[in-house]
Amino acid sequence: MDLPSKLTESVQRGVAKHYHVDVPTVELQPTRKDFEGDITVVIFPMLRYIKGNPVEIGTKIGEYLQEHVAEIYKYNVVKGFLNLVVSDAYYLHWFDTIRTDENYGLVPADSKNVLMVEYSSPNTNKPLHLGHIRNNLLGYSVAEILKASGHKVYKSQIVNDRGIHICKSMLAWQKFGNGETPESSGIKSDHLVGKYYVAFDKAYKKEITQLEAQGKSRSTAEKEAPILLEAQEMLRKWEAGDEEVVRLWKKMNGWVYTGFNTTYTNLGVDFDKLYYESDTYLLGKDIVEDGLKKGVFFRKADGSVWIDLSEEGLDEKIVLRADGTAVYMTQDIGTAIQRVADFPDINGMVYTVGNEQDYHFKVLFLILKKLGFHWAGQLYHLSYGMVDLPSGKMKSREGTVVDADDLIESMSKTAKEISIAQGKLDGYSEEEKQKLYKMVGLAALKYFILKVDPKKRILFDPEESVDFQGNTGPFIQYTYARIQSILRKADFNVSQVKGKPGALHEKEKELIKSLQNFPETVLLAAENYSPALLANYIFELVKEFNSFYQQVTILGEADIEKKQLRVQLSKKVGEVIKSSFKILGIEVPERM
RNA sequence: GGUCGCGUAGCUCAGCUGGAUAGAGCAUCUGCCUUCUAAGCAGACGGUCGAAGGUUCGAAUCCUUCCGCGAUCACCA
Repeated sequence: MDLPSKLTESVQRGVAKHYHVDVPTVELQPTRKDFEGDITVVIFPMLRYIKGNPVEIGTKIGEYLQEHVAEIYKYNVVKGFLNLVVSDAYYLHWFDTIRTDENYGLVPADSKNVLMVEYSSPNTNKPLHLGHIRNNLLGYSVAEILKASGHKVYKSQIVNDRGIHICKSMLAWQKFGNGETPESSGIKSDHLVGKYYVAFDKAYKKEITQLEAQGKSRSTAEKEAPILLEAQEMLRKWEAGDEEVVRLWKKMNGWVYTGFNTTYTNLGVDFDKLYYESDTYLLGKDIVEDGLKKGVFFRKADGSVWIDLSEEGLDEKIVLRADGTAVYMTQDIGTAIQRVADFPDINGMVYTVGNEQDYHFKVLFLILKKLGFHWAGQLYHLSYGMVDLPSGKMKSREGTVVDADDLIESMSKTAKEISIAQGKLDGYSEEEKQKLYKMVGLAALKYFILKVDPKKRILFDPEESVDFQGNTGPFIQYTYARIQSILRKADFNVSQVKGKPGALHEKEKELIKSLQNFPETVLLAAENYSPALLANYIFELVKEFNSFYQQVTILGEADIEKKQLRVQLSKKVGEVIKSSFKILGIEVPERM
């Protein structure tokens, strides 16, 4: 039995003995740093069952625990708080049990617990920007967190490869491109397509201005601009399967995919299954028919099909147009079903999509539930806040974006500058150095984004570079590298020994306590779909380690048992850093 | 206007199912490299937890109202 359960039982027994009443629950919490003790029993809630002075009650229980629980050898009572000092032997024993467990804190995958995590899902008319980076990092790490907490996970994305937006880039390329290709221009292929998306917008705006000068109203001008009409015509041709349009579409999408793949590789994200909207945009219509029969949907006089969600406090929502064509919702219903058809073992899905679609997913999940799918109970919209710039929202078509590739590049550059100034890489080849700069730069970027609660929006100021000190990715990597340095120098086989010194150093005890929190943090992060919880945990652990490192000699310790324990503690901290960072999608270096 | 989210130190953020004097990092200022990597450590400075009520022995945390910011309320995706 673990110590908290044991304490709970013992407290209940102690109370029963002294006061002849049963307390249903016992509140335990870690003792605050400014008080002596490791675990605290909060007495206040017991006052409902026991009449009396909390200090007296605490003292009675404290005495009882000291006498009956071997692990407790001291206590003190402050107001209604009973602080218990736990013996070193307990902590040492506990550490010994997890010491060689390479999968400490990670739950083995359960084949009955299968989720699909969708993330990324970009449009194919422009390169990825900082907002996409947040989506990718969140989706990837939540998928990894779910794996670490015992789920089997499929990562997927649905590529938005059709629609008016891609036609805009295509049309502009056709009109203004003069046959420009990634090869001829030397521009990264997805950026080239993005260039024409911007070009379209520019031409469109110009036409609007001209029409307005001719006396048309703004909204009319926006609807009647010739270039927009042309783009709409192109979309119609695409849907009709026009050969020339389809060929152009394939060519330009191909460019985008090539570019995206480079960015994905740089970011270190991957997918098990890709869906393309050009394949899925007609899905879902048959389900609507089905839903009509079941009475989930109803048909209006004009023939369009709706669902009434007013009982749920929402509006009526259209699921099929009067002309029988699909809307976004139809498609999402169909795609969800398609996924389960493709992967029959999944029993839930996570959608990583920005919070501007909160309403859409609320409705989608309700519909799927009403349609009665068994997997509809485990649907989660991993909603996250936008990444804004000091100047406001990022807009690709206006060119006011922080480009993903540029940002990754500039992070590596900063890492390089700092690393050269530090000058600790003697003996590293140029290739190893480049790899390290990228690793550190990416860590700074990824941690910067992941440490923030997904719900909150992020304000990113390109002028103020991302930090490399303090609560940052590089700081944690640095600690890892330090630990590896110690392990390289340890002149004995760490995995073979176990330390049993008489008294634990305060810092050693604190480290062990921090290590104990790892498994529950992984589970908590999974429950909350929040990489931020894990990021903040690892920061706490690393701070604790650095304090230990600075105050306690490790390799210089004369007492061999103490030295061995300290090396092992360091090793375990290193392993937990590595596991956590792997889950967050961040690599760790041997040196830096 | 309805709905949802957010509001904690100058800045960026933690604070789990209510618990002790609200915590970190950055910035500013002090110390610490002849000893395991100073991208570090130790310390100082900095707060009416948006406001007001309420519930409670106890509220940053729960409830209500209000204020501010954002999103959404498309036969766009």
